[in-house]
Amino acid sequence: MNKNTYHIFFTNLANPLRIKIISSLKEKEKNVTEISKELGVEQSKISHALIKLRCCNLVEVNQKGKQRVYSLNKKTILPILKIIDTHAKTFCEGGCKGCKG
Amino acid sequence: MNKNTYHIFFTNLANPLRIKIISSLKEKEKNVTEISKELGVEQSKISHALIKLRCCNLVEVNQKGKQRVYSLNKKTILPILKIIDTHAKTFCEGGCKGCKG
DNA sequence: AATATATATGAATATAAATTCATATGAATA
DNA sequence: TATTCATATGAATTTATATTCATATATATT
Repeated sequence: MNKNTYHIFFTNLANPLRIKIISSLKEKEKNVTEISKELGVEQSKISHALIKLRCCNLVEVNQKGKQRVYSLNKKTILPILKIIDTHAKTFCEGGCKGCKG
Repeated sequence: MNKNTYHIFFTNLANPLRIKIISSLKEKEKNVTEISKELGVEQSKISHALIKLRCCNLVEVNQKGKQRVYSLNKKTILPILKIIDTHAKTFCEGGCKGCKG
């Protein structure tokens, strides 16, 4: 495996906006404008975020008329988020404190 | 759960040096100097990295004389890395290409 | 208690990543 | 084919993160 895979992948998941997009797409697939409005975030910012997510195949896109509909790769994402949640509950007592910076 | 948990956690895993440290600690627990020498990386850099990893309880530390011995929280780390590896093989054909920047 | 060894810390700097905004592209419809 | 709507792109700027280096702390040894 490419030695930068972890970096690219986890940098994606380290980004709060991309996590919000991921959360939003858990529910159902959405186009860019829908995501933008739902999150109250400017469109190009959403597009930039989606491109990064797509690079790692964390989301996929389908053209539907002039919209582009993004859907989540749940198979990968959901188990990872679950592990972190469990980890946080088990080891971090509801949040990682004491991290300066 | 704290809404920044993902950020802190994944920022840790997005860092190549910290991934190297994690890989090294898979084998066995090690003190700071051992890690530093093994990776050929300056000591304070290792210490800074370890502090971040420790913040999220991805590693834990035990004093042993004047050494501080770090060990890996395998329970959390190993399954996550495995998911990424599988993801990369399944969806990225040996590496995430086409990501500019 | 002085010295040596091991590690941590802080702050300045360097590097990387995200945001912003103007604009380009592309698909649909009048 | 001109216009509108939807999305992507690029480059400048801002913000976040990592590195570096000097030094502090802590433990052990003499």
